[in-house]
Amino acid sequence: MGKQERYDPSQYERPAVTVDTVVLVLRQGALQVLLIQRKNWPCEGMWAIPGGFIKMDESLASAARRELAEETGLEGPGIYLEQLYTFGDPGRDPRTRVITAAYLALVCADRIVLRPASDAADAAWFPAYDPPPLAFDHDQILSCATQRLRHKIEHTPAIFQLLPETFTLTELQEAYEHVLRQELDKRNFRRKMLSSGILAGTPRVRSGDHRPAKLYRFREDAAAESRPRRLYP
Amino acid sequence: MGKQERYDPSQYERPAVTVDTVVLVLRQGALQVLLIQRKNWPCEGMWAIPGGFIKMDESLASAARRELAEETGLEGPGIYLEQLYTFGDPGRDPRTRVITAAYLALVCADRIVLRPASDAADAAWFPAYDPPPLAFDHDQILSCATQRLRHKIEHTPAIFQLLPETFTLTELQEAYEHVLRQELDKRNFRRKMLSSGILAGTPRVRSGDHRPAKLYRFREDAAAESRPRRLYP
DNA sequence: ACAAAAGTGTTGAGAGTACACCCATGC
DNA sequence: GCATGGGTGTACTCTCAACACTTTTGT
Repeated sequence: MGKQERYDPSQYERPAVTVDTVVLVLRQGALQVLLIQRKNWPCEGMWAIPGGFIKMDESLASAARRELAEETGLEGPGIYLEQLYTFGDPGRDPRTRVITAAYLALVCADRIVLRPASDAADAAWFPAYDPPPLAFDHDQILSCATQRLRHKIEHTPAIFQLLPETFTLTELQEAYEHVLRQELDKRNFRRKMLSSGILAGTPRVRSGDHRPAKLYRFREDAAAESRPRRLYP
Repeated sequence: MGKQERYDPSQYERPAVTVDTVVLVLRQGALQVLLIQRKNWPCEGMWAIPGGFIKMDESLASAARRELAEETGLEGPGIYLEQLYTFGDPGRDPRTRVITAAYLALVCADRIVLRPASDAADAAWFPAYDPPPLAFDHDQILSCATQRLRHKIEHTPAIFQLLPETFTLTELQEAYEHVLRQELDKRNFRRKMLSSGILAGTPRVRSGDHRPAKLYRFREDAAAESRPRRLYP
């Protein structure tokens, strides 16, 4: 803020500021998004991204966590959160000028218990790549979130935010495939992942219906080793 | 915005919203940033990123362009602008709660005429990687901008926003070197750039003190050819 | 025994990196 | 003719992409 005139709060009409959080998880073999059903005008009955008005003494990220806890029961420091984009076109909300800072949250589906009917609002999961019609400009916000996630997992170890503590290589590969919507070669995938050094083996195996699979953990300490492969120059 | 309660505007105290724009150019063999000197409390006399309060009927990007024109004389559709990040910690401005949407502008130095003493504010260029002490949290905003620019030029043809219509390969290489703060190999650089297909030769040459250099243009149509080289998976 | 998922290697092509000299012009 | 920046090619290494069969378990 570098404006030079004397500051007079009454001189400016202030827009409302909200924080909306796109929560993405892997569930039922798909990337899914958490939505809540609106109970009031406008967009009554439509599904919307959870969020709400910011308070004067909290940061944007705190507001995102508070609203998430209030509206969906999701809470705790284990929830990965990052700022996504700020949407502020006049007219995006018919009630008043609303500027919303959108956040992206990545969670492992295993850790989630949706508080039933919290806030008297229904919260439910939907396919992130095939959502129902959304309120306001929330379809734009969701697209922005899935696009960010795709870019992120290609350049950072963000995929592990969507997985449990331990996982098999097949689960890891399927996680990438569901987010990228693209099949990957099993042998190339395993070789690249194992040689990258970001995985640590565990003594445990997952016994299922068939041959048991070795379990791996994400090595947080090895994440910094990532040397970028750039397109230019 | 998905809050479920009835909306009552008076129920919420609203923060002030500003838009600040980090303008970066290549000048004098360095990446430079446009700053204005504050004339009022707080941070009187310090240098700051240009910006100001948003109006109720303009989009965030429009506000960025308007403030830039008002404060520095920079205007026109030729100015590349993108949203950077939104800073909203309580206390970042001692006067009141201010949430600022920061934008990044990339301009070619050749096209710039700073309106002298516009708005009674001094505007001047400073090295982006060695700025003077900045007002508020503007050092954070500037770091965010230079970091975004570095990432951007490695994965997109953003560098051309900082260059004139035509340029020599040496000028292009120096542009990369000044932003990345890293020397590049001349032969490898030229081979990669020419084989990427994003450059078109022109019949013109730049005659200087010595052997004339061939001039190139950026092929906007070829920008989409970029296939990403990803780190994962 | 069979069904189902886990696990495993090689080869060819393309891209990245390192590196040193001749060329065209202005003075 | 010399100083200055413009322009050029090769060899090695590494990573990527394509591709099919054997192994281990549960039933």
